[in-house]
Amino acid sequence: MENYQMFFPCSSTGQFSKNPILTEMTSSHVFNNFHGDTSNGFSGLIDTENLVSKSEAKDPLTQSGSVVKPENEVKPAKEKRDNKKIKKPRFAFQTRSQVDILDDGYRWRKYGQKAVKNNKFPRSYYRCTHQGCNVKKQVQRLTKDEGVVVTTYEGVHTHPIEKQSENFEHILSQMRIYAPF
DNA sequence: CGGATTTGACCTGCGC
DNA sequence: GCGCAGGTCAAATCCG
Repeated sequence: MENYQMFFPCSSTGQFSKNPILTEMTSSHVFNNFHGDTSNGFSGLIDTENLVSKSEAKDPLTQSGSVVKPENEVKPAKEKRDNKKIKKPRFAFQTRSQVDILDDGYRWRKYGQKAVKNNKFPRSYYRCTHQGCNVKKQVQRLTKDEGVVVTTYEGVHTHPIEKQSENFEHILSQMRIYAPF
């Protein structure tokens, strides 16, 4: 539980408190609009640990509403190569977007793409290019709704945001967060 | 020419 | 133990 935080994991380290965008996110756009409203762009925030525990209960594709489908987060057991079994903060959210790549102000390098079962769209894997920053993210479009992009972040940025993005601010303005607990 | 992307191979965990 | 699916690597390729 301690490894999973709401949205950007800024609370545990305080590293992002100096970041205007993230500060705004946590103080206004995000947590004051704590609903699962899918009507306006941002569709949901998912604690992926809860998501895993729920995923065994029902077929992912039968779910409706703003809850992210569990195929987005199948098993939390892939952090082997760098660190044994230390779970990193990980969270996912949905956005309604025509583009897969949400410009969140960080620089990402794509390192993989995989076809995912039960989904006609591939999942893309990105790593933060900042030296020493090991944050990863996955981006996937839903088969059920092509307009919905699911982004899963993993890890905590060890550096300030590199550039502020109008696009990202626009995304933030449309955010709605879904709490699964 | 250097950095980013693509893409097939490889590795690992899990369910049967 | 085997097969499948997800995740990562790394060589080739692309692009500014």
